[in-house]
Amino acid sequence: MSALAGSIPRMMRPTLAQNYRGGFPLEVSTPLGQGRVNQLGGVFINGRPLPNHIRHKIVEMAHHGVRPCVISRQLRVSHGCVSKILCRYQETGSIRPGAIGGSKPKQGATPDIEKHIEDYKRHSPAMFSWEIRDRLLKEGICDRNTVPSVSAISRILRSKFGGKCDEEEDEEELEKKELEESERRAKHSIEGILGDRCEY
DNA sequence: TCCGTTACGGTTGAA
DNA sequence: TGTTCAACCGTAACG
Repeated sequence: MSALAGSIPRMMRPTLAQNYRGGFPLEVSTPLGQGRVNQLGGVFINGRPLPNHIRHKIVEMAHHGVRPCVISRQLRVSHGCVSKILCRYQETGSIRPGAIGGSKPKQGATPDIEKHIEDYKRHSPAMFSWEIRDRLLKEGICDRNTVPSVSAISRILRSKFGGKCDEEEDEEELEKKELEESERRAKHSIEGILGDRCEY
């Protein structure tokens, strides 16, 4: 296998899934059914960040002068990952993973356009998003490429005019919800799975 | 043996 | 409501 890997360009190599001995690493039964075991015997969820306590441990050990290869072996995290986390920590001073998901804010709703949308809505509160969009085009404020989508316009309107009052929730309430959600997720996440495994 | 880098499959969430 | 797509994840392997 290693001979194969060494003899062909990386791009020509079999996919990772095929590359792993016997397919993807051992699967571990978890509430989500997503846990996998890496070559070091560590459990991870493909595509998801390592739990915070592991990340913290990595940084802490590095602080104490422990070498990355030792950290990797002790925590059963690939050395590439250890290296990545330490690099990020050096650059940003944070052990937290980056924001996963989402897409780039679409170009178009510049502050100027937003101001026009606001104006239209203020003058004609009954105006629909698609009407606003039409008007932006008609008045030459935007062209076909730069005009915001109908949903973008309604989002802008929601943020500017607050939408329905009964839908408004105060921040405390939102925070509480967020906390509950994260707790709920933690129970089903790798963190929960590893919680008692990683006594290190 | 160590470690930086990279291709890869996977997850996530805003648009 | 469902789909798309870009950003991120950790892994294994290369050099």
